Amino acid sequence: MTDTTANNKEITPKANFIHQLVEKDLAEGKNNGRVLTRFPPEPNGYLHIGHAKSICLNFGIAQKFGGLTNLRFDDTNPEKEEDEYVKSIMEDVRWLGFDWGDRLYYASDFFQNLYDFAVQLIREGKAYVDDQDAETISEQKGSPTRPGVESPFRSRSIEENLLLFEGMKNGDFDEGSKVLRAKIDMASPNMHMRDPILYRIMKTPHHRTGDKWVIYPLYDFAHGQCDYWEGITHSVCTLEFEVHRPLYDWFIDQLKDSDYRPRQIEFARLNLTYTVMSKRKLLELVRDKYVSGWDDPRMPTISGLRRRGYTPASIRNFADRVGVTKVEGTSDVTLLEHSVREDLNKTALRVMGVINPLKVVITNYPEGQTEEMDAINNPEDPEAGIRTVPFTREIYIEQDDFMENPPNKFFRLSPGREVRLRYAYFVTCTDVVKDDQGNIVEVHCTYDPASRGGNSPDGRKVKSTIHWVSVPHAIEAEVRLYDRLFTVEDPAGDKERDFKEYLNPDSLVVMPRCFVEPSVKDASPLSHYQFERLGYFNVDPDSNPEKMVFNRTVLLKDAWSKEKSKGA
RNA sequence: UGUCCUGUGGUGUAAUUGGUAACACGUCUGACUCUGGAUCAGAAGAGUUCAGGUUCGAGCCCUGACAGGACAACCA
Repeated sequence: MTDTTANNKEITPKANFIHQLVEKDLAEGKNNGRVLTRFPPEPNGYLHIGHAKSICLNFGIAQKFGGLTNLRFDDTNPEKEEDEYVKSIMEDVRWLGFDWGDRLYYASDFFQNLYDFAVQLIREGKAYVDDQDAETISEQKGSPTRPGVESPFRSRSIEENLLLFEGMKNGDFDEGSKVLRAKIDMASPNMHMRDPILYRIMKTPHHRTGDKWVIYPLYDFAHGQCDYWEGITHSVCTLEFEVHRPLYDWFIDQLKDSDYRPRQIEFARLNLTYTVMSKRKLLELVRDKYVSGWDDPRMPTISGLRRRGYTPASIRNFADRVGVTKVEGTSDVTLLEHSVREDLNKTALRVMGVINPLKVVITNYPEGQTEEMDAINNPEDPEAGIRTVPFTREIYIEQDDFMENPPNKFFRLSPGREVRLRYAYFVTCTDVVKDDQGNIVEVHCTYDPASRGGNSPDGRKVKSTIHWVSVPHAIEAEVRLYDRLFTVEDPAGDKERDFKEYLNPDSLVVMPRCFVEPSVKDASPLSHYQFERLGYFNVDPDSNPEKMVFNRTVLLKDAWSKEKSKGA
């Protein structure tokens, strides 16, 4: 994996309420000063920016308090989980800059332990096999405001339960015909305590255990115990699991043989404007081809952001900036965008590229002559050095940088106006060439030979500097202009309408004929550039020597476009 | 008519645990500039959901409202 980001310096995460709780535990001498967190994804999809927040949080806590972090795959549902996802998740966590060392776990590593624990619960009269179907069980569960009723199978004998559960394990029963349930309290105000299902029969091969098991534990029966067996001290998860905590505590109460127990702490998941974050919706976008894949640069997935040109540091900084609380809110994408700009501004090489080419002929410049102009690679980083850019009589400039009838505050090229060609010469527009339809096809200028390098010895000023690419030296490239995937801040917020109705039709605009200066010729995939005055771009993996492809990561802040929209 | 959680500038967070609301993003000025970028300087913007109470003093504590969210998969 290639990443050219130099800015990988450690950031000290901003203290948040979880840090404070950990600090307090440490001060009280809990867990003998040990801190072990974990990142527990289900391998049923690609990781997104919300997971990045969790990853940074969990690894960040461990780093801050001298602890470690486990990577654990919660793979208790073989119908949804795939190895492809396991691979992508590991790749993404590493790319973000975190390392779980040899602490790689799977919930499926604990299938036997879980089974044994279930048998223990049966022996203690705390679990039973229920023969009812899903619908019946669901009805009997009641509702948040109505207590449930007990299953007629609730009082089976321990012996019978043991026998039946073993039968379930041995594949003697059909899928859906039996489940194992905990015997807790059908009248509990907490729905999760109403005899939750522990095991279901599923004759689906598992990505790791194959067909060894035909019964699988449910997440609720697996997660807390895995934490326990791994020795997790602080089990950080999102808010929706808050109501599950009493159940997890109940399981650990049945299991523990010391004072140790993992402490679960919940925080608010990340929401971002102009995108969706649920795996189900992201999967839908991928499956129904609204995007090119999980790593489509418009996706909020980590792989999508990577392909878009985001850097690990920018995502880590973003995660730190949004903070960690229990308040459910929505963060502004502009904060994410600010984080990449901030990082790329310091690290990306500057280069000139023209996206909407307009040909300019410098009529008093010698035909056939080429000059090599010195250009600074990164004004923010002197170490990046300089390069030369070829200059000739015919160049491309940006269509937006020329207006025949400019409004008041337009500083760029227009008839009679002089501007600077960056690192080259002052030029003055003398003529506009149009086709039969009246479209501008070419602009003629004259240059001031004394202004070589970009300054005139007489000290006269120009209002603007524009970028350019020499026609004979230009590398033709495809540039993919990405914008927000959705047109509204909260596409999933409207219950009446499908979120896909808010898809932004202009989220991808492909510019097939752009021109870039020759220095980028051998750029490797994913390397970052700033196209001066336009934005940050990176080389797409689709790029090849015959046809380079760039993705626009994010625009530069643009005072002119703001000025324009004011007038509108 | 339940249980649990949460309410601080536009957004995201902070407030040394009771001491007179801070930071970042965004917005708006201005300076500087061979990127209308970056940088620098400055400004506006909340009196902390509301109402009571305790206190010399409350965003922090208490009471009660109100608002938002989570919970009724053999999903995680």
